[in-house]
Amino acid sequence: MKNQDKDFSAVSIQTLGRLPYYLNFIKSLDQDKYTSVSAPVIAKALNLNEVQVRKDLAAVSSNGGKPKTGFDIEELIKDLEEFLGYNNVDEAVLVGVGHLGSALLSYKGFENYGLKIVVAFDQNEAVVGTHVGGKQVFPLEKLKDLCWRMGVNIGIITVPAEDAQEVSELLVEAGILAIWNFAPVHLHVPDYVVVQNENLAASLAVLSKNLNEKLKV
Amino acid sequence: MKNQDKDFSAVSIQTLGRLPYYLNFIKSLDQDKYTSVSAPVIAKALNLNEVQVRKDLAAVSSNGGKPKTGFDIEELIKDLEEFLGYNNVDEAVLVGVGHLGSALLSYKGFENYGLKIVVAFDQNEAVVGTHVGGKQVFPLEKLKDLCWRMGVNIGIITVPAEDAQEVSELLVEAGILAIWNFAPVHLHVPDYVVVQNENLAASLAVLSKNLNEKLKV
DNA sequence: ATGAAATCGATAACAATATATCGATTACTA
DNA sequence: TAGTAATCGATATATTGTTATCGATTTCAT
Repeated sequence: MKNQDKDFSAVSIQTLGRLPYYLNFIKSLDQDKYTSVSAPVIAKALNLNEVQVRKDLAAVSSNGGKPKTGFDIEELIKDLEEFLGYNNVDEAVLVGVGHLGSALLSYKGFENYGLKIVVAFDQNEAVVGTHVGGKQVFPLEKLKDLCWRMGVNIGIITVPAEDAQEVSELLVEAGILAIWNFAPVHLHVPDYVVVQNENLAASLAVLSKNLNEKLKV
Repeated sequence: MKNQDKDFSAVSIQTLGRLPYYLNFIKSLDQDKYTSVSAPVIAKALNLNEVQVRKDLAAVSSNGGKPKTGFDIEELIKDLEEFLGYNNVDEAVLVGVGHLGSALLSYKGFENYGLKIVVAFDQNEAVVGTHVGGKQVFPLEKLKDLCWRMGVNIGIITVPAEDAQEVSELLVEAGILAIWNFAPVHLHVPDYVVVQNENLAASLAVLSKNLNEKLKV
């Protein structure tokens, strides 16, 4: 197996979730001062296990690290960005321009990871035709046609729970292959569609629960 | 071990994340029609493993299920709500009333899990003094004093990445014990503070990556 | 009653992930 | 140039979470 075609599928979801933090930390280093960074240093800074960091980096770095010095910062940034899709931009559409939808449309963070929300859709006539975060808002009726023509394959659902299933079906009809779902309901979609649920209330509940656990002991 | 003082700490984060979906599904059932629901039924509806559901429910249900019939719906709802903190409301403050902060302040979902954002803080004079989602926005200077007096112990950070660390320190000084952090940076806080990171860009990146993996195979 | 079907709880096997250990390699220092 | 310390990669162990299996229990139909 050549370096170029690493077996990316070997990277776990958890690793994937940590990579952005590595990138973030490494970028924050003064590159005039250091040219390389080691796994133990990153681990300490992010409160992670040294071996875990090393394994994660091994999965994405094309050159590996050197004993005693670590990984070349410049190379590592390149590798991480490449891996996170910096070079092949993935486009997404968003449905539901409420508070949360607007927040996502205005969110700058996506660009850094090779992701871009290109257009939005909503039922509400008041927002249709306007621009939010620089993206135009279209009526739901245009969804199918526009998605097909743009070849977009990621859909973001930020509509109320009761409309989510219906919207997901629209998206599937429009050829969407992956859905990022913010509605707190389980979506029924064909097997080939990847769904990632983002239940904000549940997330906060988890935090609150963890806190209570800790206080109890 | 009595029923009342179950060993809640045995519940994993993953389980905790699934509980709201169970609750949601069970509530959606017509209680005039059914009085009990079984693990296999829930599993099928939510596309999960039957045994997993049973184990999860066993961890929160006070009475257990009956062979052949399953779990009593009414009891189960009570247990789940109890477990998720329905009865002892946890209060939180939010810092950073931008798009995302506003979205969270207006988000109705929290109430169902015994969570409540009580006030918000921001640097920007334009939003200070206004109400968002029915909650008043105060200047940052008031944070420490107000949090102390209200005895709030959860803080939500929705400020730009560069301000997050500073805000986290403010929150810690204000006696906050748990932080829900939306800024894509690792926060350095005392060990006793629980931090939960919510990196939206990373989440979408994970989805996008998953999709690409799937398409490759 | 009795037998069949569904479900439970418990335990066991499996899978994924995280952490620890260890020899090999490199850089620095005396 | 030899010794020491830091780091790497690889391998082994431990931990955690998921899935399968199995005997026991309950309901329902005969």
